[in-house]
Amino acid sequence: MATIPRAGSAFLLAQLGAHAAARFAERVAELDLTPPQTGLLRAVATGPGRSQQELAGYLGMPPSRLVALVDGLAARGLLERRRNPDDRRLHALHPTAEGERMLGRIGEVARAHDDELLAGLDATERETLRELLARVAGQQGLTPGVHPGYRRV
Amino acid sequence: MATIPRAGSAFLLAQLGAHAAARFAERVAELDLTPPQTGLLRAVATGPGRSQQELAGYLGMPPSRLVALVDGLAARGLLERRRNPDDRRLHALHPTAEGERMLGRIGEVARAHDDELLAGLDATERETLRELLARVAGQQGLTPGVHPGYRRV
DNA sequence: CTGTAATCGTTACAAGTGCGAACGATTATC
DNA sequence: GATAATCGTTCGCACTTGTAACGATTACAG
Repeated sequence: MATIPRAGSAFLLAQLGAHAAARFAERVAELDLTPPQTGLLRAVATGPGRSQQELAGYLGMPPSRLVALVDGLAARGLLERRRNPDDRRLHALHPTAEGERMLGRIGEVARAHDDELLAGLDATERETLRELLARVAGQQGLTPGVHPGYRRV
Repeated sequence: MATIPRAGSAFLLAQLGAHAAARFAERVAELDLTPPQTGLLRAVATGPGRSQQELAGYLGMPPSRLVALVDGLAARGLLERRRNPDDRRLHALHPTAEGERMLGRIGEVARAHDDELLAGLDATERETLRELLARVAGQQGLTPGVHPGYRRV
């Protein structure tokens, strides 16, 4: 029988990442949101006024996909399309007051999610893990706050 | 403007996990394999002789999905269905010699993948990260070697 | 022993989803 | 002032996946 190598750190990362994403999806589902929606809302609040194409490129998804996301959030009054008077082709996206309140609740959910996920580590270990992960993410060229999986729900 | 909280460790994990999974998928694509196929091949080699239903439950996917995976690997001679003489309903799955050679190459790919992903850390830091990740995975009840995302390609 | 219920693997079907290409509206270019 | 380019949107297509039925085989009940 061939040797079965023990799982490497990359596999552990992929495994834990999928687990964390699934649990987070469950949590935000109670706010009637999907993870891509939370990512978009957050991106809009981080840099208000950007056009949909800018955001699509930033989030790494096709513009046609973004339309449906914006439709859903706009219909719920969490963000709004403002027609740019200088260039009336563009729709500048802005969060509403309701959207910012929702973002606050998302933040609470994210904190609770973090706590649950890292329940097995003490404060020092959590900080160590966080610092190592941030270093790896930076070295791999990942954009902070942008989840590659936003391309697929 | 509302406060935009910095991304927590859970988000970093999800982000890095998706990145690692995507890069791994690219790498094994050069062996004409998908990640679920490598997971199945590995599971078969780890515990040969198991039935398809056992494996489906173990990997967390519906049996109908496993059929297509087994078909693909069996057609390429990487594993084989052996009819159990005691219970001829069951198909015991076994890796072929070719399958075990392939598993060796997958191991090499996985090692290279690990090295690339952790290029920003030295040996000590890698070991620390690995130990922390393993602790979290264990505490979260994840089955070693089983990727939750196997359910979706 | 016999007929019924349960199990295994497989297949067929249906639903959902995301991407790429065309489209109308608007603007830049020459 | 005419043409090309850009933005947001929509449409159609292809793909994938889970549920439910199906045949084959086995366990069980009477």
